[in-house]
Amino acid sequence: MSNKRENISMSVIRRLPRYYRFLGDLLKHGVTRISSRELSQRMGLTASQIRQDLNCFGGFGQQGYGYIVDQLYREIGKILGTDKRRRAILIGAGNLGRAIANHMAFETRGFDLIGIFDQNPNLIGQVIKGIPVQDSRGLEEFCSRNHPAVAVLCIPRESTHEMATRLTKLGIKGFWNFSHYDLSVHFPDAVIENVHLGDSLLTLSYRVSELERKE
Amino acid sequence: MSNKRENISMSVIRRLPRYYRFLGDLLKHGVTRISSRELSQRMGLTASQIRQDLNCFGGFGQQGYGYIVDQLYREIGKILGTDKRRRAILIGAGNLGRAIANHMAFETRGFDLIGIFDQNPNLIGQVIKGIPVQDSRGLEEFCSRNHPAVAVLCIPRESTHEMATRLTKLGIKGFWNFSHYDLSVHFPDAVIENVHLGDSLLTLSYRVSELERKE
DNA sequence: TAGATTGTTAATCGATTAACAATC
DNA sequence: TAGATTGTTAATCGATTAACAATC
Repeated sequence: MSNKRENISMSVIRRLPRYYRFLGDLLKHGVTRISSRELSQRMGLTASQIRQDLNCFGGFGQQGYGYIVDQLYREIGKILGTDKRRRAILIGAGNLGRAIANHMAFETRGFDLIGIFDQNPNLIGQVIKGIPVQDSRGLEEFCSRNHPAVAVLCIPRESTHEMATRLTKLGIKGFWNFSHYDLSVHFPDAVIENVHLGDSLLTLSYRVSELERKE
Repeated sequence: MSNKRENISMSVIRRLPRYYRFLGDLLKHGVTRISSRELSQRMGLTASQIRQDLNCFGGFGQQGYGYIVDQLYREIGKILGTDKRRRAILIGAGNLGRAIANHMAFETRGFDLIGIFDQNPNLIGQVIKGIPVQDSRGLEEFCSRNHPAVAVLCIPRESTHEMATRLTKLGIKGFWNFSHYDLSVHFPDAVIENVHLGDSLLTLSYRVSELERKE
C-alpha cells in the first residue's frame, strides 16, 4: 500500500496537509463517512482530483460507499509523518522566533521542539515555552548529544547561508526557513521548506492592485 | 505596456516577488545589467521561463544586451504595487500578531499598518510598533473613518469566518490570513492570501520522511 | 558588421479533468 | 439486485521548455 509512492509530485504533496485539515475538521464534527464528491464541494476542488491524489498512496476508499473519515485521516497523518517523533531546534529567538515557538503546535505534527538558540546575550537564558534560550556557540555540542533532525530558521537573511552550512554539518536534514534567503538554490540536496512571508505579502499586493484595475 | 496583463496565471504571479527579491539583491551588489541566462542560473530556473514571465507584462529587455537591473527592479515593483500606499489593519495581537506587526516591513511593500485590534482586555492599550492595540468593538467606527483596504488576520480558526464577514462589510478587499481556516472557500470574491504555517510544517514533515524512505 | 540576447512561436511535458468499468 | 462511488485509464488543458527569427 505505502510502497506505491514514488515520485509523488509537489502539487499532490502540497494538497495533503489541506486534506488532513479538512478531514480532522469533519472528524471533530462527527462525520464518519464522506464521498470524494462531497469532500470536493467542501474544499473547492474536483472529486476526480481527490481520488487521483489519494490513489498515489493507496486505495483508501470503498466502492459504492466512499471514505471512512477517521480511517482516511489517520492514513494521511501517517503519510505526512505526524506519527513520528522528530527532534527540532529553533535558531533565532527574536520576535518571529518567539512567536513560532509559542504559537506553533509542533507536537501534533510529529515534531518535538527541544532547543532554542540565539547569539544575543540579552535573549540567552530567557525561557520560551519552557525551553531556555541557549547560546548559539553551543550548537555543536548540543547537536552531537541530541541529534535534532530539523532546524527552524528565524534569523536574518545575512546569517542564513552560514548557519545552514553549519547545521548541515551537524546532521540537520530539514530546514523550515523563515528568512528571506533562498536556501534551496544553494543547498539542493537538503529538504527545505521556505516560508517567504514577504513574498506572500507582495502577492497580496499584486492581487489587490489587479482588483482595482478591473473596476 | 501594462495593458498587456490580462489573465496572468497564478504560477507567474507567485514568481514575481522572487524576481523582485533577487533583482533587489543584485542592485545592492552593484550589478547593473543581467541576461535572462545569468539570472536563471542564480535563481535555479530556465532562461526561457524568465523571458516568458516578464513578457506577460511587457518587453523590459534589450535584444543583444539583456535587462537593466535597476529598471527591471522598479518595473516589477510597480507591477506588484510596492509604489502604492494601502492602509492595512491587523486583527489579533497575540504572539503571532505581535511578531508580524514588529517583524514585517509593510512599508517597503506598499502597505501602511494603521491599526491593531484585539478583544482581550489585557492586550488593549499595549503599544506595538508605535500603534496602540484597540478594542475590536471599535472596528466599525475605525474603518468608516480610515478606510483600510487590507486586513491581516492573526486570530483563532474559530473566529475567522465571522471576522471576515464583518470586515468585508466594512470595505476590506484583501485578507492576509494566518489562521488555519480556508477563507477562500467561503469568500470566493475576496482577495485572500493564506499563510498556512501548519500546512508548511506538515509538508516539511512529509519530505523529511521521504528522505528517510529513500535511504 | 558580427555576436549576443531578447521576444515570441511551436513542441513538449505534466497536471487536471472526464469518463467508465470494476465492485461494494 | 440496483445504486452509488471508487480506482484507473484516456482526453484535455495549461505550464514549461526549446527553438529561432528579430534586433540591439
